[in-house]
Amino acid sequence: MGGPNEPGSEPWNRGDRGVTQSDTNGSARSRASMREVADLADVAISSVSRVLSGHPDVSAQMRQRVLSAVAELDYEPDFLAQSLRRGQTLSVGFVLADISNPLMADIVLGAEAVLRSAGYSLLLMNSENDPALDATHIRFFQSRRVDGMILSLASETDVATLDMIAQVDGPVVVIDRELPARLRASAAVNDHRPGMEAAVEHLIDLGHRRIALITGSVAQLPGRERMEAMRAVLARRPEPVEAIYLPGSFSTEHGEAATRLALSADARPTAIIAGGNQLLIGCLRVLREMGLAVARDISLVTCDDVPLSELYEPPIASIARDTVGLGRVAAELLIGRLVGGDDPRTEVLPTIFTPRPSCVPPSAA
Amino acid sequence: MGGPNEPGSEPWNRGDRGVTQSDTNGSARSRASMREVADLADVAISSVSRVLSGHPDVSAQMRQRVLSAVAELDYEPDFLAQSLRRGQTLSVGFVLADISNPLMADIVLGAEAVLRSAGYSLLLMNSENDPALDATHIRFFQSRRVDGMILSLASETDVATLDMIAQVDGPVVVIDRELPARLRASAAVNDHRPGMEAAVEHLIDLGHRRIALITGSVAQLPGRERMEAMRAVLARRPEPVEAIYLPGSFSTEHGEAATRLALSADARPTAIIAGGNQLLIGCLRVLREMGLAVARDISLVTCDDVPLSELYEPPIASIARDTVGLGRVAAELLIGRLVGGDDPRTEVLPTIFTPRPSCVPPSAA
DNA sequence: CGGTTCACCGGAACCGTTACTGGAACGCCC
DNA sequence: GGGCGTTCCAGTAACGGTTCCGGTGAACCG
Repeated sequence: MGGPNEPGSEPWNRGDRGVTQSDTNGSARSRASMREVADLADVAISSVSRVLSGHPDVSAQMRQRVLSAVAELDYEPDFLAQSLRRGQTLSVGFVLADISNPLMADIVLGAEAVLRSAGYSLLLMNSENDPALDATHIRFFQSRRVDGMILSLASETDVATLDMIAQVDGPVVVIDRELPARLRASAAVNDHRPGMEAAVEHLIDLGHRRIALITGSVAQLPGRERMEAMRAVLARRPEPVEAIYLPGSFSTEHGEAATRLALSADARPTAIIAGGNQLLIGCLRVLREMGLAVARDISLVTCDDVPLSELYEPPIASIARDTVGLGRVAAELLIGRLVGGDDPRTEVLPTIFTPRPSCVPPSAA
Repeated sequence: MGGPNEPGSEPWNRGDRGVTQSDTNGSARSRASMREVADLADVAISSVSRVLSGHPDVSAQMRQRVLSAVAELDYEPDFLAQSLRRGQTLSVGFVLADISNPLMADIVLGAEAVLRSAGYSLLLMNSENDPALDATHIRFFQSRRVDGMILSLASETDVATLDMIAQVDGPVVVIDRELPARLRASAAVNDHRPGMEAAVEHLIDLGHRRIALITGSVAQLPGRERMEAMRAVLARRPEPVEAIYLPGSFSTEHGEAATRLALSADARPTAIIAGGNQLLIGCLRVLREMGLAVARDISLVTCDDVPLSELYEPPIASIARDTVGLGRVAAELLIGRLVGGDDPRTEVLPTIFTPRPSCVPPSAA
């Protein structure tokens, strides 16, 4: 798997020189190199380089000649050659589980903007929630010589992945994950506790005494912290509240399965907290299928605001965070280490609970 | 803008040797090159290359020695140097308007999977719906020597962008856009007409006689085709149907503004077709704000299925398409030209209309 | 007028690979 | 034993840049 393997493509049995680009294109004098610029301007190649990189040792006349040759040939430097020579690629690798998750997409959005304005570009790779792919991608980025990496790992505990990270020689930033300090990774994380605590308090205040928490993997920070936060609230509240913890994966399937499970119990929960937008989707599907209406029949809280939670009828209370900001902060942490020489650091962003009409007092006790 | 410009970073006034990577890391013998492998195995550097690239001119003994040296040094080839030498980077540039749009995200998802399994990786750049940025990014990818590009352009008519595309020397694939044939670009497009026609027919059949179409820019294929499709239906149907065309941009803001405009008219439309998920969001916001309920007060159709359209109460009829498939097809077109030497080609994918309870006969005539 | 400084420029050594060229060693055949 | 064909390997020139080093000419100074 992987690798373009059309037979007969090996250079040693392909005849001679591999055709660079079939001359379908009329103009096609492919591209000018520094050599040609130097020839045209009748100066040394090193002088061209100096002019273009803003080195002080150039006379006004020289600059003039070179620049006009550059303009005439429409020359632009080869990033590859520069990277090879300078030892930096001005690119960062981003490993994420699933770009089609709006959460991730927003993070990428924020990160890309920051990186771009700092002159870096983004190399993207999906790991489909598979820790093995995480490791593969990290290794791949490594051989691509990216200057740094941003990781949204499928698992915080996968040994192969951690080993791989340890071997990375550029700075690494993880998003919403917690890694052993020896790996010297920076982290942009959310503190999921305040939001979750507020949500649980709110539900208890409304009178709920049996609450289900559907969440993702406990091998990831958000899942763990959310469960901890709920436990913490239950521990300090005097009311006898029963909690139903339903960890699993961060997918619509788990959302459906967990909701079904929770609602099939003898004693149904009167409120559900869905720990993510994918889980929410699964949950809503099952509720509809069972003919249950949000608010009227069951209270609902979701994590990570999406259009659906705002526009649903009734609007769904949410524990939100600034996802674009999260990506931005991750990129800034990386840039800081890349150009500023910063040390690894963890930046914590808040989560806030927004009550909405999806949460009401339980109907029948 | 652009370019890491921290003062004092220029090598000619930075003292002497630029520190490659501060030796914070204990093991840090940075990385082995082919040279070192050759030395360790006591063979010529060219032999190492031959072994690693599977060239036939190697004895079993030689292969053995090289491979064990490779293993011992944990060597892996430098992609950069390979790219420079071979003249291909095994990477493709992807320019898109906005990754946070689930539509785009799905397209990227599909494309990335195909590219990855063909050995290519994805370079991503947001253009924020700005044609000027499109051109900039294309130029940038060009200097990065990507092997090909996939473009989801902000405008099909922007001159600078088109000029830039003409200069690209690798294959180009556009997504859901139409370009002049001289540019020799492949295209993965949807035929938006059947879906839109079915939707309009459905609304007319239900009795609607005043229908608003909120859509994106007419400088993009989808917007144009959708309007044309609606016109075509109105032309061939005997019923006197009034159409309100509201083209603009593909944003929540335009969704809001257009909806407000449509509903403030003396003669309100009895049905709205929102041409995209962002437009739908804006539309729903205004409807809620004005106290109008979907179906009961106004019928609604949206383009591009998202969780919101499925799970909204009532579920919203949609003109859908396989977005992941669209990305996949685009990537396949590119790969075909990259390794198969295919000619530019346009691949057309369908759109289908799914009626849902958001469409009902108009209440008051 | 000789020596020193300075601004500026050309030459060349890389960065890490690949692929071509040439040649050594060996076997085979007449 | 000489000619010839194989097999396998070393050497080397690229690829397109960057940067160090040294040198040239002019200006400056005593």
